[in-house]
Amino acid sequence: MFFSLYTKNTLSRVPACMSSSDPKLTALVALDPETRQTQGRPTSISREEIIDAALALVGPHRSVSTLSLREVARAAGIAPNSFYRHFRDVDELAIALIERAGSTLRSIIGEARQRVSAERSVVQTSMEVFMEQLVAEHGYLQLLLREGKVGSTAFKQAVEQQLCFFERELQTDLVRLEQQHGHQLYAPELVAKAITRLVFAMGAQSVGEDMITQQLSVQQTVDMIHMIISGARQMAKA
Amino acid sequence: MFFSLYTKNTLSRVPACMSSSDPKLTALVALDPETRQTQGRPTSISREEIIDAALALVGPHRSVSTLSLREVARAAGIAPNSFYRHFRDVDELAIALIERAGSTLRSIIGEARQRVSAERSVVQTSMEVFMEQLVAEHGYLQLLLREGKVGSTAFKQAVEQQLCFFERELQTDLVRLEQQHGHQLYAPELVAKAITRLVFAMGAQSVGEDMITQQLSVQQTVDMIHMIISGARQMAKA
DNA sequence: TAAATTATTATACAGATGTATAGACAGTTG
DNA sequence: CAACTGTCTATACATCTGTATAATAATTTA
Repeated sequence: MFFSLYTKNTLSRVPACMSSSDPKLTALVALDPETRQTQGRPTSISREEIIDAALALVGPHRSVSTLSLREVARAAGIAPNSFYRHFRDVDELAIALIERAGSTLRSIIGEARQRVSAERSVVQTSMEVFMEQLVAEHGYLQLLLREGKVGSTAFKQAVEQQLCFFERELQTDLVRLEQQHGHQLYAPELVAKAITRLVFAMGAQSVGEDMITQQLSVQQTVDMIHMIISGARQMAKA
Repeated sequence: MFFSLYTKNTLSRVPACMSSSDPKLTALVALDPETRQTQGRPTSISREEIIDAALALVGPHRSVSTLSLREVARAAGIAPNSFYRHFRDVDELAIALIERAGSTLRSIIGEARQRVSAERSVVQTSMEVFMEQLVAEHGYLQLLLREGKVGSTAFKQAVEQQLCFFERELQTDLVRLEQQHGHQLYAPELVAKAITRLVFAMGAQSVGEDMITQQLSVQQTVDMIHMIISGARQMAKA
């Protein structure tokens, strides 16, 4: 046999022969010293590339837990058994996917929150960023929304952790802004939690809907958030 | 071969030979005239029994969409092919499951809402009923919470419809109670929606947690709902 | 009783899946 | 140069999946 069955993606990857000729590339690959082994054949594909392949497979209607090992391997262009070199099983891949999605989103949202200026409410801006990510083609948000409800306890914990990160960041923003406007919130951690959960729930619902329905959902969610904040201010006074 | 491979549940069912000898039983089976055919061999198992078998298979960590036809048939004690007499495929079964869960829950919650009396807040009582159902062994609520986020568009729509039923009933209760106390709510349909989504989100999170964590979640959710209602009252005044 | 009708069954098949095994490959180290 | 070592591949196997086909069982109707 002259050609491997599993090289269909090879052309789009860096050819293995280059990793020794180009010192810069080698350095890039060996960037993380403790993960790079000192002996034996180097891995032709990285964990990240497998994650990318899996990410492309799970559409908006597909749970990570329905991925099969062979399917992911096929998409990544490796033999089924090679999968084991990178992950113990598909569940471990799923958790890696969730972590990648969470960290990526937090950095995106963190950057986007810099946009918040005087003329726009923080709520409106945050919702815009959220919906932006919801329809983004990478699908990180949809993944997070989906996998939290299904799958093993480990999945749920992974998603829960990401949600807590969101809540913490939102909370600090909220108390800062309320102080600036001379207001005070009752139980700001609860306010942040309520808003986060509500936004995620409303967002999950409007995935796949048409633009008009989505905009209606955004408006509804903004109103709901105003209710929560208004109520929290009221309860802080009493 | 003397015994069928698929009769393991037969003993717990009414033997087929009785349905002709006992007229009362026959009447019971033939209760729904348009679904009962007039000719041919009668069905040895009902749609409902298959749904029950499927319900027993999906645990808290299992999505309906991961059920295989053969697995359900095995659990129901029928041959794989017999499944087709009742459902076109597993997706149709799943939708039937969702509808059953929704209607059952609504009747349970409808009854339970009669408990609401003067000395307890309607919010507190509703949440208690909700959490009661969350840990109930039939698992209807967990099913609804799970399937809304995963699976096909048809699944999501089925769950969405059940949620809308909940919202409508909650809304009528809310406006009635607020009028009784001389208050008014801004956008009561939004209030109902926000509360429903929030309760479901918080409930989904606390599935499988220990009792103390669950009670904490209940208290948090009650506080969140108070924020929403307080905010909606405030916004109605303005 | 015999024919018609419908549900159910056993058997079979092609495809997919997870994984075990053994060997080929590509680097590092002596 | 020749070991050594870890990664990859090909092959294989038992299992499970959905479904097609044909035969059997249990009723109603004539």
